[in-house]
Amino acid sequence: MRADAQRNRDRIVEVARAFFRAKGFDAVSMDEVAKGAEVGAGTLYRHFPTKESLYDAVLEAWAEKVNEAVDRALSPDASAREQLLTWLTDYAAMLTEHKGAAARITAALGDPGSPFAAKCTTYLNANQRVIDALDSALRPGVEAMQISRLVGGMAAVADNSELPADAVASMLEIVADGLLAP
Amino acid sequence: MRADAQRNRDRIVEVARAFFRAKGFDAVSMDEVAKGAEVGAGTLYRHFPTKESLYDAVLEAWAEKVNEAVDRALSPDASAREQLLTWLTDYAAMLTEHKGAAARITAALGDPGSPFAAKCTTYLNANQRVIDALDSALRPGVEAMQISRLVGGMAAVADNSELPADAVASMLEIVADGLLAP
DNA sequence: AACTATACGGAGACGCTCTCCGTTTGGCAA
DNA sequence: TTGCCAAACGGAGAGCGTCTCCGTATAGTT
Repeated sequence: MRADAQRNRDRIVEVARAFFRAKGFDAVSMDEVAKGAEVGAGTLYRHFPTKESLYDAVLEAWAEKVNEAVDRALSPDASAREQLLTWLTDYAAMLTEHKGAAARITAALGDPGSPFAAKCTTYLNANQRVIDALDSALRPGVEAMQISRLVGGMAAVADNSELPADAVASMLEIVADGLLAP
Repeated sequence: MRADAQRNRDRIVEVARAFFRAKGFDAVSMDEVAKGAEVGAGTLYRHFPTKESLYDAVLEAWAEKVNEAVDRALSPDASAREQLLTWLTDYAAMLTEHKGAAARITAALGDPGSPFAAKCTTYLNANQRVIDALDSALRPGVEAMQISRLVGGMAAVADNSELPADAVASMLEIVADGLLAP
């Protein structure tokens, strides 16, 4: 890639990240990202053929944080319930970090053709690690996809309604208790 | 209201209901509703100043079915778990009846200014009735708003990803067990 | 039959995503 | 250094969406 192209690409992602974080996916227009990054619309669209592909690039960095969060949650000192709840809380918090991300990623969970497919795999694997670690403490037959959808759904609701952390926490407790063995 | 206006209004709602049910909120344009109802765009927008207000009118009829569903679920012959699960399943099914409705109604739950505010009240009251009836069987401190958000979130996920009924059922079981007293 | 409040239709304003194509430029080879 | 051209650029505008404005038509009353 030519040096000027690389510079423009980096600036676009940087500007877009700030806008998306502040206003959410829908409220940011591609024009304003182009203006903010001081490039033409054509340049923006050559780097990112759709708005969703730009969003995907913006989310790239923090998708890597998922596995760290799993490591942190799975501390053997805590009870299974505490470990699960820590993970669900962190997971939901990460999904709501960017407005609109939770709903989009959760909707893409079953669709390999989505621009977010790589992110979905990361999330599913993380939930599978949690299931493997807590195993016998969980209700039989729980799947990574179920946890991803349950928490993704909660995160989407929290995001849409701008719920305070304690409202989210109380719903995640209900989900966690449902996930634990009877 | 003048007779011709009433006729047009009725025809608009009827046409819009068919379109929304078939294609979902986003995929239906106001222009095609106007064409379908054989009125001009101006007429459509005088009756329904925004697309959301039209959707609200379309949902009017089946919002009334909620209370019937509560009556049906609260049969004293069944266990608390069965009653709760029946209600959650019916509730989720009603929310997914129109594509896009679950996410919209759930997002409006805390917002009195939303065009869907009346529907939200109906839903919250229904969940309150269930809480009152099952009371001691439920985990202490459960609120109607929490159930509405939990099930609304699940219904939105199911709607977005077009999940089969059994995938929804298994998630609702997890939620139901979390809602029951430990 | 005449009158007027009410309702109608559709052109078009405005904003959005995305495309097309003439112009410019970075990086390399002579 | 100079010349070349593939690569990258910019921005006008196509196409589609919601919603508005205003001149025209008509229902219902007198």
